[in-house]
Amino acid sequence: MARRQQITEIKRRIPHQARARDTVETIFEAAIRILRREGLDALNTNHIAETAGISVGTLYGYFPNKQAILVAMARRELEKTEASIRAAIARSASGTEAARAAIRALIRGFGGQNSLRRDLLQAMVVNGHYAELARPAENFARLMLKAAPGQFANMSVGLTEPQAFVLTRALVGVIRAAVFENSTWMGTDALEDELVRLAQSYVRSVASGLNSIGGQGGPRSNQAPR
Amino acid sequence: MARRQQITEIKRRIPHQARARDTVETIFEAAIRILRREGLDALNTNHIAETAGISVGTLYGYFPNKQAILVAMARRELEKTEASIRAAIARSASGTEAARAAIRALIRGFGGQNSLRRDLLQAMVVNGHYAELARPAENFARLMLKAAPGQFANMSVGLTEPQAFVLTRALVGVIRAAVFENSTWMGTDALEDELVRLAQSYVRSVASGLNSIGGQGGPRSNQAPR
Amino acid sequence: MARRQQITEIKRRIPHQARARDTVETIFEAAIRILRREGLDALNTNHIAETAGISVGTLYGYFPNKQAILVAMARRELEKTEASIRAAIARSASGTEAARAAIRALIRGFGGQNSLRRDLLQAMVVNGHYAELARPAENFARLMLKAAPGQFANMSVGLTEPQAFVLTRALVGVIRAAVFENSTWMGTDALEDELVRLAQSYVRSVASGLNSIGGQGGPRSNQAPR
Amino acid sequence: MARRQQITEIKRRIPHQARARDTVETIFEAAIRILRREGLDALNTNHIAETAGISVGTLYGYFPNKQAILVAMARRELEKTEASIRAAIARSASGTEAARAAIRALIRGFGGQNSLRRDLLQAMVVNGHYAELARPAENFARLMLKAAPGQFANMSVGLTEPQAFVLTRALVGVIRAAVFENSTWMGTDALEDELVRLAQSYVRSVASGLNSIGGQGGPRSNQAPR
DNA sequence: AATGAATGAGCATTCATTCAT
DNA sequence: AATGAATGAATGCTCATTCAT
Repeated sequence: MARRQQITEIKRRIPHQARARDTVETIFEAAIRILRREGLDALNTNHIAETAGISVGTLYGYFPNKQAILVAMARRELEKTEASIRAAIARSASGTEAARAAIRALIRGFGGQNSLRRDLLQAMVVNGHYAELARPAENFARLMLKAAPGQFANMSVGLTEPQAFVLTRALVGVIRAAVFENSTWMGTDALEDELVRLAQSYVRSVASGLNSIGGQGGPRSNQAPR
Repeated sequence: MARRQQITEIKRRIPHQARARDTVETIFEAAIRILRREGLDALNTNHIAETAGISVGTLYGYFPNKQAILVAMARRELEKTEASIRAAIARSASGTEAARAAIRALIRGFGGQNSLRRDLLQAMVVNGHYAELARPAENFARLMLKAAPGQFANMSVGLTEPQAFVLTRALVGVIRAAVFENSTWMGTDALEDELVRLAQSYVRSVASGLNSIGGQGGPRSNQAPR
Repeated sequence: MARRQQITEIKRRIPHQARARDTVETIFEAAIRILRREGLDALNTNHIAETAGISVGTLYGYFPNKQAILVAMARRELEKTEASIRAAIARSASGTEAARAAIRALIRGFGGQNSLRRDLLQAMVVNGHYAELARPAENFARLMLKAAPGQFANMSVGLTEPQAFVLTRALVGVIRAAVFENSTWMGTDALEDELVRLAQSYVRSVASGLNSIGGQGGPRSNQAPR
Repeated sequence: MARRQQITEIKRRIPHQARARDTVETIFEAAIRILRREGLDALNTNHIAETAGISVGTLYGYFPNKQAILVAMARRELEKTEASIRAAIARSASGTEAARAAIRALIRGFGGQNSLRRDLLQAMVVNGHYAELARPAENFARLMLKAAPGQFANMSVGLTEPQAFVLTRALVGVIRAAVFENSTWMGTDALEDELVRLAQSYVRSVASGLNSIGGQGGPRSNQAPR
């Protein structure tokens, strides 16, 4: 029975050898195939093993439990997205161009439209790895601000922690929503444009020091960070 | 694993309203109690019925299946949030004040810190009702822009559809992230400030017609909305 | 829960009045409709009541339990079959003609091809009323032999008990098989012909007193009737 | 009520034959024991597994569902009956002797008196395998006519298809009736005699070409075989 | 490393029946 | 006579995981 919040970290049989990597790859492919053809409900370890042409026992030699497979797959996708963002930024001449390129990579990484990406994201959430989902965007923020100071929005300073949090989660949140809602805007220029606007206007606002906008607007709540 | 995408809509037994509301309420209370004390994994229909002091059969008289209970609860929370946003805005003198108040209500509505809110949100997502999660924020956007033109960011025009999508999902996305990541910033002034900044800077950007910021920055992709 | 071999006999609320007969009829119609449109698995008391436009409570005013409904329906069909056999025989001039007419009525009564008849027969069997299924055929045998002595196969004597048993069950057995196996021969002249042959050759054999055919053929078993 | 028409065919786990046959046998024995001691209503998969000393999971490794167990058991019985008929015929000197021997085997195969046989037969019917019930009798007919031409009723030709259908279903029908009605005649010489008579008189009638008996008897219906 | 048979706790859901109104 | 909300026992089946081979 699926106990939530499983330990999905313990790697068994570290895949040093070529053979082992093959096996892991085979498992991933089997899982993807099932996910695509039959959906998340049909995904069970016996089915994966069978489809992969190995035995369940072998499967458990590489992953401690079912969730770990999903999480590993999701992470692999996330890494790919990160890499493509890094590449996109490196390829860009100006900061603005980089921002657009990175956002495009982010969108593409989060899944076009297929339900596979959604299932993988879901797996991360269900297993308590929500925070990792923002990592590609964090990378983006870091790169934008540190690797290219002065270029992007003429900033010489970085964002504070909560600001980085807000910016990255906003971007990822919009894209996630587009994926999960199967939004019409997914993959359009308009979405891309608006995400660039969101990022740039926010960063500009931070840079211009307008943090007192809402100053007199109303009483602020008083809770301190826990 | 929860059977995905169940029909969670069909209400059974729509009896003499008074008694029915009581029973539904009792069921909700029982579910909340279990969720809080024992967690999502302990939530099964028999347990709910037992805790509620009714029989499973009765429970199934009011809900077609287990998921429907969670979805109904989530929706109730969402409605509460919407109402409190509406109230907050109505109570505010200036547009800026209203923005801050609404965002605060949004944050509070999405759950402070307890895992109950997370489970409820999760239920919506798992059951394919992701889009509804943005409804409170949409309400917020609509109210901000239509009910108070000229006040908020000196705007006299509304947002385009994709702009509204981006703004609302950005706000909800950040808050969701804070909830799911159990973020330190959840409930702080800083988060509130930055969300206000995010909303205002974005709206200002739209209002000032700077939609060509990234225009020459890089080649735009060419997909049209599906 | 369906306890097998239920008491399907206790009639509640004896339908004296026109109103009551209407209600029973409505119940039957509802059950038939469900059986035809949705199959045996969809047939439950709540569904019947709903379809009939009455409440379950009312339904239980007329039948002691679910099975009783099916049994009552089956019996009604059986009675119809008996009546049509009686009519067919009465209508016939010669014994041979009567035999054929009766067999045809028997076939028609047992259900052409539709699954409704099968479900009804099944209900009788499951509820332990198997013996009643032969009643129309018994009637046929009785009528053939007693009402028309000398005519049918020139017989002046009747069949012994076991002979009647064999003849009637043979006829019903063949027809039942044709219904349940969804046989191609169901409803054909060929089947009719062969059933007539079966009945007549058997009766002739009895009449000619050839009961020692297999006499020396092999050792007979020695069990006495229990 | 048993889910009708389940897929009772898919065999799971087809393991090293030796062990598997043991397990299957154990399951059968457990089921038989329950059927005998507690009746059909007490027969549930958990109970079978428990009685068999295995886990439910194991049971489901060998059978796709509950019904499949009953069906498999019924088939085994049917096969036994077929075999014993074949043996009985082979053992016989004359055709007449063979007929009697085969009929006796048929009777014995269909169950003497115990309710176990009835439950098994019932399972076949409920699961839509009614046609198989006639197989032993078909075998009988085939053997009688082909293996011993000239001997049995001096026939050199076989029966037509509908004739074989009628003969076999008549025999099985009578026996089935005796079983289900718990008839006094079950297992008696009288029943045996009459069944032999039924078979022989029918075959003789066919052989003598009297297919026009009912010719002028009445109008024949006109439906062609579907 | 691999196998795969065995495990068994766990749970959603149904539906015949009752009985207070 | 009719209602219909409430009951709750009962059960088939899944599937992650183990471990002897």
